[in-house]
Amino acid sequence: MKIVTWNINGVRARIENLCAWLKESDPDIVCLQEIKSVDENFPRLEIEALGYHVETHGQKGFNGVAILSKVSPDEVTRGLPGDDADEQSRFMEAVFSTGKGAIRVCSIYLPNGNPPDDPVKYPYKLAWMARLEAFAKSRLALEEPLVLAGDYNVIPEPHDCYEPAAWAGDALFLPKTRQAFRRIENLGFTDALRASSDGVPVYTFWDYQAGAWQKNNGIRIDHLMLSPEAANRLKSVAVEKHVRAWEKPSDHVPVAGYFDF
DNA sequence: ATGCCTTACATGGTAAGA
Repeated sequence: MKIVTWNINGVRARIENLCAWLKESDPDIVCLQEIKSVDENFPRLEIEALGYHVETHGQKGFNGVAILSKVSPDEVTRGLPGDDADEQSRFMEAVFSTGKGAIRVCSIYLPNGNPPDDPVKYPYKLAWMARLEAFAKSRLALEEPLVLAGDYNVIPEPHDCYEPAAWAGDALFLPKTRQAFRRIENLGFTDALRASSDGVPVYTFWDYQAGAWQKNNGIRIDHLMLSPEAANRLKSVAVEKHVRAWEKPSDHVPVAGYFDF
């Protein structure tokens, strides 16, 4: 089974790109982030025509997540628990049956948090990460295969960016951000790409500005975090970076995990 | 150099991204 996370940066602006990629990549489950669309305007017909079931959790203008799948999920829930007043659409969860039991998959769009001195944005990011940690801890107790897939807006380590000094004061790389990420990891999750990349720098995002793609000035912020039961079935991970060179690309590329399910 | 692009919303410049 192939499970992918991809920040699409506007699903309506990217629908031709997305359909071409679905045909080429042939994923079983796709977690999308930044769909930037309300559910009613999500281009579901084009995707359903390619044989995918579509579940969305959108909002007007920005944010928004979705899960596409060849097989219909048994259950879907929307919103990260822990703050009923949070109206930003950044989280959804789906459970699928496979020939080898159930698998649980979450599509995560973690807050950016910049600028860090903003009275709202960085505290919201850290609070959101604390909620994600609590959720992750509760789900681990189920002892099920679980994939927390998404754009974490976290650069975990210095070698996950082209120039650590340039990111020193950024909300994606601040010590508190990395610490909050490690707290989740240390509950017992495996960072799938790190576990399979032998320490070689691998990036998943290149800014549109300043020729970042051409200069390979990238960062690794899109992650597949695996419960032990999922990590034990991981076969390989691929960053489909060629997609970044397509016409009208997203600034993120798909990150795919291949599992023995 | 809080910009350099890009999307959405709206229909002209902002907000947001990372």
